[in-house]
Amino acid sequence: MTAVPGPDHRKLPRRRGEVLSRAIFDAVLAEIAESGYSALTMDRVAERAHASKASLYRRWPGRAALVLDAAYEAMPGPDTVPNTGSLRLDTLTVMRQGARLLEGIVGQAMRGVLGEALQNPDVAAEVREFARGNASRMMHEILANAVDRGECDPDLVTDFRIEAGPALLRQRFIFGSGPIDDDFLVAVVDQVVLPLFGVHRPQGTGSAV
Amino acid sequence: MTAVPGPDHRKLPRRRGEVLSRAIFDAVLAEIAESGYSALTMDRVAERAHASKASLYRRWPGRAALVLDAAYEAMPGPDTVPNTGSLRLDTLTVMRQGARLLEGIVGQAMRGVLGEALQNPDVAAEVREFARGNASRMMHEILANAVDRGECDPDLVTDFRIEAGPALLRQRFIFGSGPIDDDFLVAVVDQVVLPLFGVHRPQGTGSAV
DNA sequence: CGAGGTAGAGAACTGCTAGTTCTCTACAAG
DNA sequence: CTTGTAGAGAACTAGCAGTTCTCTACCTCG
Repeated sequence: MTAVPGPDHRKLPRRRGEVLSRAIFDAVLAEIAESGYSALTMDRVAERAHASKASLYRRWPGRAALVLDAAYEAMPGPDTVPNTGSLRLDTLTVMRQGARLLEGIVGQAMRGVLGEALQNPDVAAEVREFARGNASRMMHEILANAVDRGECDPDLVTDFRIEAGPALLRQRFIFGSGPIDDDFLVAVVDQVVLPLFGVHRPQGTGSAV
Repeated sequence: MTAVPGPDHRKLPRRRGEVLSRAIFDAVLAEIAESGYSALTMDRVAERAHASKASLYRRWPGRAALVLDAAYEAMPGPDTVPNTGSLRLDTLTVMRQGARLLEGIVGQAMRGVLGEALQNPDVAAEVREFARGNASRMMHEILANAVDRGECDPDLVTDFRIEAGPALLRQRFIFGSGPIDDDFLVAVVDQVVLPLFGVHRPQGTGSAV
């Protein structure tokens, strides 16, 4: 309406499709890394990415979906499932990978999105659609290997037992404050996960690692 | 500024202190029960309680603190810890109490507050200040009784093992969608909690009770 | 190569909510 | 009766989500 084209930066080379999306993801992650999830606004992302808000909303229905995609983008590829020949070490490795992921930017993004999911059922559905138990899949595979080795009775492998370790880790992530230290992970594995699968003492190695 | 006193309802009997606070809590809970946490605004609470927003902000620093207090108010008194003579039944009882609590208004309030806590460290601190592991305390007591009865080896009673059951319940609450059915609770108790404390099969009663 | 459609940049705008502040007034205490 | 405290109600500020508008670059198709 008000006729004020003025300097008009709209003549710069203009990005499209993939390239633009990537730039927007980068802006989201940078904002989160710099100021945290709660300071992340669509305006700031748009400005930082030198994109228009309309471009954002053409691609994602809202903030949660955007951040969810950005987090997914930032995730390392499907981690190769460890297979060291020891259930204990395999489990510990998965837990450590998970903890490292949660402590990074992806974790911060997840925290924020989860926060919204708790308040908004639509977002919750988006998240569920998405978080198809990555950790659980890896645990399943590890357990299958342990059964093959004869290290674990197959009757003990149930979804609830498999979830116990990851659930403790997530609870720590959600309710705890400081960083997740390794002692925690070791304790969860030795006191909860292994006993649940019939392995009552650290066997191969005598100490941590 | 604008001189429009008009009808002015400000002559009604005016509540103070305790009475007013209680009325505000009631309004908060009613709003949550009726429209959910996300539709809860300070304006609506104030209007519903026939209180002024200033009165709200004089008492609580923000929405989260208000809802947290209201939820605390609505909580049933410290549940008497069950002592049935069977670890299985005691545990199941605690889990059922917890599940029932989470499915009510208090649960909805918690969900909302937790959602904010995940996005705002200050709120997170308020919540931690507050949620001094109620479930854990009950579980501790139950386990102590089981040890006294000789049903459980005292060496097995550690914080991590104690947290396993509650953690699975909370995870279900946070990530799951529908109601928490009893089969879930029974499975958690029989497949996770009891094995962790050395009780490998349902003993007293044969079925779910 | 030129026309037309698609989509991006940037800005203005709407609507809602948190939180603040102002005025007026009830109520309690001295 | 005087005075201080606090509640009621409303106006106001500021910030953000989401929408819409204009202008224009770039791609595609004829």
